[in-house]
Amino acid sequence: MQLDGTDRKILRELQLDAGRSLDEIARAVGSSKTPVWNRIRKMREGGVIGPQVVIADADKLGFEACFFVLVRTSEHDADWQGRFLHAVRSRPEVMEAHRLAGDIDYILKVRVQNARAYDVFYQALISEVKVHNVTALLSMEEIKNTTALPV
Amino acid sequence: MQLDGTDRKILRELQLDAGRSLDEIARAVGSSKTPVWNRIRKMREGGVIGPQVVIADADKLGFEACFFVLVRTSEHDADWQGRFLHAVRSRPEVMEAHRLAGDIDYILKVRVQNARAYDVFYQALISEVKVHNVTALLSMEEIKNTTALPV
DNA sequence: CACCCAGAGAGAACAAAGTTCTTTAAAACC
DNA sequence: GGTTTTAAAGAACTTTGTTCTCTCTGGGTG
Repeated sequence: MQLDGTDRKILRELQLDAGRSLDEIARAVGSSKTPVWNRIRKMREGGVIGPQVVIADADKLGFEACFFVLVRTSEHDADWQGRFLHAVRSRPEVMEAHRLAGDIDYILKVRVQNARAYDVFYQALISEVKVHNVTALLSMEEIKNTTALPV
Repeated sequence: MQLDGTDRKILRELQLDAGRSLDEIARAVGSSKTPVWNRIRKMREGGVIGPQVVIADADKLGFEACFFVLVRTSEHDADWQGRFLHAVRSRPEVMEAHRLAGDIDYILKVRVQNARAYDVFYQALISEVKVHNVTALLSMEEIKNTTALPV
């Protein structure tokens, strides 16, 4: 699906704050309700616009520790990979997981209450799937965190 | 601010899909409009609930490359740090940035159209701030990516 | 032990959205 | 140059968000 300048403007607004009324967004992009609504509907149907969510405050909820976990494995068969995927997807403290190119096989972003909670997660993970080498990078400060793509 | 079980249920629902009506959410958590609305308002005021946004589809928008960038620096003075922060915050392709404990100083998550666009970003970054060592981890597959905290 | 008061939930009433429809204008294509 | 298609604007309609009032429950007090 092809987007024009107005679509991009709308998308930018919705990525920043989707809580406003159609009228406000229409004014922000220099249009009126109906065309904006139709464009949003089309972007929804086209899958360009995904879910609409609220962002909760991690600190206020007591998730004060954030780790980036670099995982190396010696086993690259489909069975192992399947079990690793399942483990990662079923654990709610794993916010993000990527399979990588290069000597590090996976990176995880894990949000937990504290270092102890990370260790509980780590022990559970390595007992569920065998990994060759794990390095945890502890975040001291979240400098930036956005869900908005630069459209 | 203290949350009870109902607050957590509401928060879970809103983290999954904030696009539904109050009636639907009230039904999902086993309550009615008014109390749900009051609880949401309180969580907003308390900062537990942050912005409400739409999640755009990176692939559909042509952001097909995702890098995790590990940065080491030899300069740790306030001036350098300030310039690095500014560089990172002002670049829209940087989705996430953390200051780390340990021998790696920073990790960035960068979303770009392709490898060439990453190189443009990389060149611009190292010309703006001096860094000692940079390692880029290329994501082959996004296994998981959620904004929902396990409340 | 009865009474009163504070807090929270349910449902009705009201205001403000979202959604659809119709008309109009503009642009693209014969 | 006329015709068809596309999109925008504004009005009409429907759904939802927001407020209000009433009721119930639980806790403290005379």
